[in-house]
Amino acid sequence: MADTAKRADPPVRKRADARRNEQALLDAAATVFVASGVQAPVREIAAQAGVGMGTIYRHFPTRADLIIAVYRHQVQACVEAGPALLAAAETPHAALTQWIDRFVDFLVTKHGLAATLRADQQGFDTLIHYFLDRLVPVCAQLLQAAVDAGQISDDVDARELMRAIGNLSVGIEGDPDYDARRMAALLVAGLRVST
Amino acid sequence: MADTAKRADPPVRKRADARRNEQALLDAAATVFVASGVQAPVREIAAQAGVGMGTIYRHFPTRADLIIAVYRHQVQACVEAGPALLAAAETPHAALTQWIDRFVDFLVTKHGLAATLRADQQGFDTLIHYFLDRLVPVCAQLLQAAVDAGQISDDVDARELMRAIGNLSVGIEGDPDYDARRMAALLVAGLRVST
Amino acid sequence: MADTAKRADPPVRKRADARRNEQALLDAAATVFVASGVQAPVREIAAQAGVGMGTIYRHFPTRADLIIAVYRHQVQACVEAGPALLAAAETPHAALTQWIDRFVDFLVTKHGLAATLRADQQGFDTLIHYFLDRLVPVCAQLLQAAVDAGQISDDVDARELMRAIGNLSVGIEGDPDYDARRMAALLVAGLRVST
Amino acid sequence: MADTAKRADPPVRKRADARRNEQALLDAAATVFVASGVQAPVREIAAQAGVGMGTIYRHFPTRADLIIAVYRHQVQACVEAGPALLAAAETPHAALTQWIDRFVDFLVTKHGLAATLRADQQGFDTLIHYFLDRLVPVCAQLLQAAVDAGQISDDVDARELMRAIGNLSVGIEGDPDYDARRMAALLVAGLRVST
DNA sequence: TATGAATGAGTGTTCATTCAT
DNA sequence: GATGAATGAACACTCATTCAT
Repeated sequence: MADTAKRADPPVRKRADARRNEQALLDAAATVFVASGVQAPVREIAAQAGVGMGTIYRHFPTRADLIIAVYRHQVQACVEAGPALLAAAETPHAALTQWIDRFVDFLVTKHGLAATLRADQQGFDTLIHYFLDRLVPVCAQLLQAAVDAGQISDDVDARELMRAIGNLSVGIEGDPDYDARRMAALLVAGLRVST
Repeated sequence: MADTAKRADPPVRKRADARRNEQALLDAAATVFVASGVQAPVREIAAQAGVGMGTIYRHFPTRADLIIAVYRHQVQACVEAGPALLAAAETPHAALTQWIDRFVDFLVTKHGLAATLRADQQGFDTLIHYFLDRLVPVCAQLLQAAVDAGQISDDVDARELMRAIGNLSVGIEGDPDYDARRMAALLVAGLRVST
Repeated sequence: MADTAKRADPPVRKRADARRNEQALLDAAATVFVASGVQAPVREIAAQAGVGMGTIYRHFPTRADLIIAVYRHQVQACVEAGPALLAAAETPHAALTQWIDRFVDFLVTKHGLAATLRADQQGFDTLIHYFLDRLVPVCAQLLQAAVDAGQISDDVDARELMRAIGNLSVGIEGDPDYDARRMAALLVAGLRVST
Repeated sequence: MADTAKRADPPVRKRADARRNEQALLDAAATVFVASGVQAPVREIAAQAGVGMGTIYRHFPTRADLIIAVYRHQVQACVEAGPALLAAAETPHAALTQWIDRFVDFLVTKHGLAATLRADQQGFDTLIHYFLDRLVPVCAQLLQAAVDAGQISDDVDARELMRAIGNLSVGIEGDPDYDARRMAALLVAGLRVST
């Protein structure tokens, strides 16, 4: 048994450490992203986490990997909210509106994250695709439902809409008079077919 | 008149090369901004213009000065288009739509410029204000006309709208399926009061 | 005791190379200071030490930090020599003379260091204060002893004297016929009350 | 006559302009040297004089040439004061003291000039030699008179003394508690043979 | 001859990334 | 594995000096 323990424990122990580090990094990154944006220096994140910089590179080889990991849960929640809202809301368009609202909420509370949905940053393609790959299908489902209900025209692409919403949610902190949620709502309202 | 021209020219003459350089810089900057964004290294712009770096600093002490100079004419044209469209269009809302369309056109053809309308860049306040100070009043005039015509509700701030449009026009190049003009049109459509 | 040593060493071990680098930097800086003055380019010092520039900034964030580190030991030795000389010399004035001599010795062998005691360089206040804060009290003690012994008048300020000696020790290399020690001795001689 | 005028006048006219410029430059340099030291940017001096930078280079190819020209008159006055003081003062040593006092006065009122008497600045050899070549003989004369009068020992070199005084006069502005005149007087006092 | 625009080497400083310990 | 020291490319900015006008 001692033998078994010896063989089994160390890897587990290591993994325990590693996991602790990974979690520390995620927490630290979340904090730093809020304070300094997702482009914050690697050092800053490492320092906040209390680990070496090498540890970041081990767990998250690219910055995109780290950002994805930081927001994975919230993205997932957003994904899951789609069908739920569709089931609960009075109309598909109302569900869409609420879901977009939720998405904007998510973006604006994560300083700088929305900026990563922009395409002109080199190296962020991975990141953009990760988010869009997960959220676009949900959005598409909501859109389709609204189309089927005759509430909106069928000529809007889910991906394009997500990009637009992402853009609208950019750079909030500097301007307290800019309400991304409101702007997004206007855009969604613009989707309606005149009846 | 020829005489007058002759007398007026000399003071300007001295800068024949200087003006050539200034224009070369503006052209170079416009090109580089498209290729690498408005944050492109000073050296790159200087190289593209075929001048030394010091020359940039002489003509445009800060980056904002250069960006403003690059887009000054186009901004002015945009400003002047407002009243013209208002006079020509069938309804105020149509004028607004067309003007926004023109604004987006301007932004999306100038890679990276739209990004400067974001607030989270330090040191770009001057720039943002320059653009907004000129365009917001025009937008406000168009909005008010539409409000007066009962076409849209009166609860939209011109500055907020400009910011939204600016955001929608960000990061186009990476995604050929994203049509900023369309998205902007949707947002403007969303302004309409249901009749 | 071997055990204690073993336990004490490890925390220091990790920095085996760092310490080597730090020492290399101190040596290199001392050399370069002699050749090019304390204002020598950071790159030159890094090259002389065979390290990257970042390494200098890691170890010595400001230039003053580096200069202080380079001369710390010698300043300390000078500080400690004061009381020793006072105890050993025949008279307080003799002790003062010898101590000043030692100080000049220190300064003239460190090219450019004396120049840092000048006040007209911006950003060197820290440095000047570091040196003066340590040496002025010693000088004051020696002065007071001489005053008490009736050898010199009591109207000389230690800080002022240090500044004067520092100035006298400046810019030696260019003129082999200039003997700072001699000049300093004359000044100290001038302190004597005529008897 | 018209011919003569044509040939003779233009060069004279030109010289009048050139002289005006030269004087303007000297005035400007004197002003700027006080404000920013003798190492002030060429541009600053040109701007103060209201001329182009090329004009400075035409009149004063090197910085040393400009500095020399700026202080030529005062140096000359200092030179002439030597014999005068020797004739007027009670003793040669008193004359020496007064002359040194005058020299220090000259230096400390010219910000940064004293620093140029230091040898560790590259390219200032010309400057140093210009000043010393003129002042050392005067100092030597005063020293010799004092030696002849038995007031001071004969082992002090005039050039060395001038260098020492120059050094003592360096970097005054930053320290209101440093009195260069006093320090110089102490040094001169130290020259006296004990009687 | 005067001007001042242009040049570009020089310098400080930051920070992503690697790798010896 | 984890650490964080080291690297060095990248960049902004200054200013002495040259030279076209």
